[in-house]
Amino acid sequence: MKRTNGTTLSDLAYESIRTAILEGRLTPGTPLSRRKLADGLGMSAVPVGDAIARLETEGLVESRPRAGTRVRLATAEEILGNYVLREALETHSARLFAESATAAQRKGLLRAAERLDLNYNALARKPFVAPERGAAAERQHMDFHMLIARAVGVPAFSSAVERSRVLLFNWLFSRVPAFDPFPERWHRDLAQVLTTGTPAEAAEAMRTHVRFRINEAMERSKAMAAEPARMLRGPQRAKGESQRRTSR
Amino acid sequence: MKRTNGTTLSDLAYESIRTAILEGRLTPGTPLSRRKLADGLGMSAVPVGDAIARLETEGLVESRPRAGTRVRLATAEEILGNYVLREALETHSARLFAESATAAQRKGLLRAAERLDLNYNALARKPFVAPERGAAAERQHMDFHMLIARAVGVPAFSSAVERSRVLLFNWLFSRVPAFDPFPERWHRDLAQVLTTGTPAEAAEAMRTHVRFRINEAMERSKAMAAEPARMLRGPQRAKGESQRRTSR
DNA sequence: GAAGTAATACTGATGTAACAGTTTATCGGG
DNA sequence: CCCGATAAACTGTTACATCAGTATTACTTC
Repeated sequence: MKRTNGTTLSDLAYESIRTAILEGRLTPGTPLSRRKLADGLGMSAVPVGDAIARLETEGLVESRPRAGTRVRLATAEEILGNYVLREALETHSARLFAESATAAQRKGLLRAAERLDLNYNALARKPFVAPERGAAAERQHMDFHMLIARAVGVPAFSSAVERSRVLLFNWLFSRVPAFDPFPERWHRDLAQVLTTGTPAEAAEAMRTHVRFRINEAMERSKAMAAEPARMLRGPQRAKGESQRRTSR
Repeated sequence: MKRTNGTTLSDLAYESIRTAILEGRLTPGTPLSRRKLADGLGMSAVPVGDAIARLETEGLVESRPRAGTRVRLATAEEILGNYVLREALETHSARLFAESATAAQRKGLLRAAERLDLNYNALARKPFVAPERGAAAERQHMDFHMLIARAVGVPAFSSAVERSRVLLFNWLFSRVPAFDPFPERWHRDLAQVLTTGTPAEAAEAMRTHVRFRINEAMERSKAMAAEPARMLRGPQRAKGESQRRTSR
């Protein structure tokens, strides 16, 4: 969508920082210095700044004009809003998939659902999931949904779905110490409806799927409001406020 | 959406160039030189380059690595794809509006529909519409739909709707010498269903509305394929046609 | 010891300049 | 007159240096 031909240093920096965030190597709250990143990547600060500007429009980082840049974790409102957006995009995606996906695409979806469920079930048995394992699982989950979105055959559509999932992606894997319970055949059932059901049935199944974690997200939102995470604290007034808050 | 606090020169350049394109002052095909723009805006080329990078991700301009930048007109495929995306977003938008819009929002929508239809009907009687008039009408049209999208109350959602409309916006006003026929009470009827109908009825009405111009766009796509506009032609067929002038 | 204040070391933003390609104009030969 | 090669002008990209603002630290004062 953005650059088919030559890869510039800006693109390289963008991809590098972005995957570092999405793989959990740069956790929310981590300060990002243009110069440090530029040194690490062997380039100047200008392309890094360009990359950071792009990441900022995606909501992955937050940059205050002369104060600094840090990896951002979406607010609870954003996450809830993203569920609304996802419901619009993905129910339509499911409807179109049921209408017009090829046999190969349906088969691929069923296989991906099987792999995904097996992985999720394995993780659900563990009491604690390391961030990189959680990130990998969420990546697999995202791939599953992207498989459906890409079958539509419209680049703008699939990239919109991807964009709507990035913030959620970061949120889920970085704040889930253990996986909450979910249906044993969660995605396999969904894939079954999408490949054999009517378009209306597919849309409804996807709507249920998307809404599945909303309550969970709302619960977590309340928990965060009561006890804000340390990593999210901004650098400003860190002195006076931190003493009082930690004593609580 | 992106920068609440301080406005940098990059933001200024971005807004300036973007509105110039969306108002028709910079027509598709116009070459954009970073230096010329920087001189005109009284700044250096760096923030202009930053702004152009952002416009490129939106699809409004096209920049080849060392060859130049020009205002872009979306391809027919993109426009058709955007209709798919819009159908997903705006039918959901209409459903939510019918479900939970306030009385004031419903009233405002009815009023906006009336103004919009009156303006369209006035333009439809003219044999030729100047680009700036067409751009103004499309802006009004966009405002109408954004009124619905914003009522959802989710910034990510309304900004997705806006993004999905930008390319279409450019396309419509810059390539329509005269307005094609459309229902006399086009938006008034739609607003009526959205304010008084059930959510399902609202969604269906919006689906019909969004699909209204698809056939027209497909017709135009064929016409373009047969006789490509001069302004759209790149400086060279830089893709695989370089066999002739591979000066070595 | 605590609170306030000045100094310092960071940060991002931007201008300047140089570099490496691409396009276009020019010129010479058929 | 047309074609092809060469050179000039232009383009985006990037590095470096500098500026202005912020956050942190050290210091002073009560």
